[in-house]
Amino acid sequence: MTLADVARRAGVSQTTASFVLSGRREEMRISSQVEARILRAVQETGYRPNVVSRSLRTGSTHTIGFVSDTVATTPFAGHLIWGALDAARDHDRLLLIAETEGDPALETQLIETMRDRQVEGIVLASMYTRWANVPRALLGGPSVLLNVLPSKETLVASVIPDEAEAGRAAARLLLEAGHREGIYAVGVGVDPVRTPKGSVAASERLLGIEDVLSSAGTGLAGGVFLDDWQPLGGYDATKQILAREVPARALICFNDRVSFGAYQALEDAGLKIAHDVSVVSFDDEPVASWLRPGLTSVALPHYELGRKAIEVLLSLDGASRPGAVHRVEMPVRVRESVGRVELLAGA
Amino acid sequence: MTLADVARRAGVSQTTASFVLSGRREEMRISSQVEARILRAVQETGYRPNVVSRSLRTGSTHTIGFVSDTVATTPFAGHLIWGALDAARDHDRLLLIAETEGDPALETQLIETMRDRQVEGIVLASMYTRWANVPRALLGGPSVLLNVLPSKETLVASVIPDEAEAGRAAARLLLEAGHREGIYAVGVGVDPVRTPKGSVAASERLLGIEDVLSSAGTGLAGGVFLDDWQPLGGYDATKQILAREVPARALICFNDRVSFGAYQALEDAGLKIAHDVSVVSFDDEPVASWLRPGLTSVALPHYELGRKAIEVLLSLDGASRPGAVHRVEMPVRVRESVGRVELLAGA
DNA sequence: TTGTAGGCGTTATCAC
DNA sequence: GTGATAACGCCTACAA
Repeated sequence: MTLADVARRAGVSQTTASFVLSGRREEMRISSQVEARILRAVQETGYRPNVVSRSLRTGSTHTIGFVSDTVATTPFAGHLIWGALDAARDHDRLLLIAETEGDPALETQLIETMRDRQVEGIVLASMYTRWANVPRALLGGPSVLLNVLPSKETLVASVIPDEAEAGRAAARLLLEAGHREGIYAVGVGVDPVRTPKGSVAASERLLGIEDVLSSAGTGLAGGVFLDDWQPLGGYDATKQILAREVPARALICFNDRVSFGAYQALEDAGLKIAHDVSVVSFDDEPVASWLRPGLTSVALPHYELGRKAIEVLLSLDGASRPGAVHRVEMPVRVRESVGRVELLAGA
Repeated sequence: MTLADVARRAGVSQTTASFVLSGRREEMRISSQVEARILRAVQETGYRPNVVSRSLRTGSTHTIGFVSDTVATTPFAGHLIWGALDAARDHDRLLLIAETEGDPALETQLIETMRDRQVEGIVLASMYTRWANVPRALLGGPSVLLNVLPSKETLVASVIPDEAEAGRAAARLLLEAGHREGIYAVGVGVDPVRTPKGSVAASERLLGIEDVLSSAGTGLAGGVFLDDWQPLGGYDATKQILAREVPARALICFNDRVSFGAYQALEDAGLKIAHDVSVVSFDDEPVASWLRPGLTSVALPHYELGRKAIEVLLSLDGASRPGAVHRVEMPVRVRESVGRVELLAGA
């Protein structure tokens, strides 16, 4: 069933049918009788336009490529896709998705495959915020980095969470509750600083934290480096911190999984969270709300990041500066894991 | 940069260039000198084929549509996409993805949009296994239901987890540990049976459980219906169960979040998991391994489900019966939450 | 062994 | 107001 069939059935030329179907009847001054005939033919035949053909002709596929390292491995990273999908739909686009599984050769190949399919642009996404070189293949057309910070100067725009500000927010939360002493970092080392390799979150969060604490005339009492931010590591690290000289009064856990382990260690030690020790965290995975007391966490705005990436991509011709880094705010989710110091046991 | 440009540059006809680039040189007996000239022209110009045009000509887009209700809301449902993506790549296909957000009108519209784009087939996915009517729009071409069980007889194939067998596996786990009495269901009501609306998991798991238990001459001591399988509900339900006449010796929690709440309630009651009360669960989300003791859970094989859907779709012309329901095994992940009865306190 | 030409289904220019 | 006709870039039957 093609447009030609419809035109024939309506007894008009293909051109006329095309104009009517693209809503340019008035403009082309086509009679409403003719329009009606055409619309009826469409109804009767169930005609649907062939978008491939249209794309060939118009040169626009209304499709955006979304290439990520691993969509699924990180649980809520799927929200990145969600946001991108929603924003794409708002602009009447569909997303072509592929995964590189961290393989640079595959990455290049997929980017090229997508360009071959004439996508309007490509979002190259990482599931956790990291530094990376911009693959050459990406330069072949419009593109945006999502959750990736270019290691070198580049013309490609990027969208990342504002990790430094998140660190500041976390530190402020503690200061406002009266914390000054015994604040420990769980996940990154302090003095000397040691962070998981390539992790923007680790270093920028730490920067933000130290910024605020030092402005307030205090600082971290210490920190434990963890290669991998999982519950077991958080558990061990917390145990270790509890054995330090300066008693722990507050823990800044670098993600919610680490916090999960920290909760276990604190409970094992007979310490009451928010009462004996405050905990603030990052990411705001669902588990943060499952814990008791509820874990106060600075959220990764996955959905918003995904949206933003599409929006930046689609307005690349317009306002936004070429190599701009767009930082998306990380909202604080206050729950019950931070206690006021004057109420804390032993204050 | 088109094939015509390449041919011109190599001093051959477009046909010759086309044959060489599609690897049919031998077949067409084209001289290697000519081949070399063409390949060099490709190199020099950086020519890449326009896949839109190729698709128009060949009628095949090598693209599969993946339409889901909500990709991202459920955390590990992203693995569905992952599996689908991998299987698609194995067959040299790309996925065009969209979300309906549960809106039937949008669903129809998206399915049609995908067909307009000449996708080879459509996977209609739900993020949790449920019954649903097959939308009419889906019948317009090849399609597979993923995590959706058609309410009525249909020609559309479906891929779902084998929930009944999972229920049997969970019950067997308890029987093998010597459990007979005080086995409670957390998440569904028993006598009268009451399950969350539309949830295949709830009813089929329960069926499997009761099948195995009754074959062993025993049965569930009771169950608490929960509308929504979240930790808080699991907590309350477990509290309630602990107050029942028949003492709880084993809990079958209908997902890991419910188990999470159950753990909290058991701990509150001073009961030791695996020692005083066994717990088995379903889904195997990451939290199952974070809990202490580790939670034994029957896993939802998201990745495999996604793969299977694509495989069924791509071989739809071949073996598989039209309306077939493909059930994917749910593997048991044994951890430490089930204790042997002879070792249980008070046995 | 290589080249010519037609067509996939649209859109869009230009006559009538 | 409407209708031929030519592209878009590629594939392929057929001719040479």
